[in-house]
Amino acid sequence: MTTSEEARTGGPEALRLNRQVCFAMYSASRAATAAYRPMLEELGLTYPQYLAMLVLWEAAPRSVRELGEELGLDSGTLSPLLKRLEALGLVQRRRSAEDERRVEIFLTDAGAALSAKASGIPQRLADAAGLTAAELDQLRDTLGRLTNALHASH
Amino acid sequence: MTTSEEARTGGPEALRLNRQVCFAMYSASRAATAAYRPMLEELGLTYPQYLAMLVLWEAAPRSVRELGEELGLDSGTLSPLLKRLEALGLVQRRRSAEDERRVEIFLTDAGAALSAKASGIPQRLADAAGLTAAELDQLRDTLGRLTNALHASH
DNA sequence: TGCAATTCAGTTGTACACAACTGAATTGCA
DNA sequence: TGCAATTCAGTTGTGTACAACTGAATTGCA
Repeated sequence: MTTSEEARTGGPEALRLNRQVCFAMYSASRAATAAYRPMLEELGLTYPQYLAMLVLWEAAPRSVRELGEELGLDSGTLSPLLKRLEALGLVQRRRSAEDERRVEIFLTDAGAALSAKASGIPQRLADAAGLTAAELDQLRDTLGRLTNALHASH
Repeated sequence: MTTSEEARTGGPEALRLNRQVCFAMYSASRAATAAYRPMLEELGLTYPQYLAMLVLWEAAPRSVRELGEELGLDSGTLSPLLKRLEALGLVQRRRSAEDERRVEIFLTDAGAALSAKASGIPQRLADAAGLTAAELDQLRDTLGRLTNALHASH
């Protein structure tokens, strides 16, 4: 998207790549994933796998559905991702006894222990970001409101 | 990442998903792509294909390398994407005569004409974003500085 | 000038994303 | 209570991303 101001002009200006906020988000998101990559390589994780582990470090076990709600990902993405985390020995997948539709994701000892190795990563990313704490707080807030509005829009 | 402030605490707080600015970017970027999807479906394009067309609408022909520099994508992503745009009849790929390593991407008449159908999309997205023009401008600026800093960090 | 280094587009392999679908389990209502 | 609707995880197919690599073309320097 462009800003309201610029899009309102209606002309070809609105289609200029460098005016598009969405492209800025798309680029920033990929740049962040790239910045994480060498750090996460030390843990043997990809960025989406790291996000799933973050959720499990907060509380485990969690069902695939709960994980999907936290991350905004569906089973088409999570099922193979969790299978890879299981192959790495970080989680265990187990059918729920009370509701056999559900699959609970448990942390293994190795999975739980990995959080210690991950604890320094947020600070290293914040350092690499080159923004003040206030700017990062505001950015997170603005992005959160934007995400909510975009989800509500369709 | 979390904000510098929060990461500095060092404790498990730093690993909380809802504190992570990078997760907010990752979510917002996917939400934006999802909001574009129904609009781009009318054009028969995916979001990355739309980005490539935006660049070509600004100036064509462009080499694969130039496109890659504008979009921050490598040939591994662009080669198949451009082949699909060619299959849709929107672009033509042609070996450069002066430098046979280069492949120039030309707009076809249909590709050039498509920009008219795309002209309303930025405004529709801006409306869906629910942010003021000033907030969108600031967001774009902050994301741009963040992207530059992250690229410089490794 | 010759040839090693570089540039360029493409291919291969892995891992997301996500729409559309499947089949099993559970719910909830007539 | 029975059964249609829903929930849930998984699979399939398409399209990115990106690392690592290939081979052809071009550059630049000894």
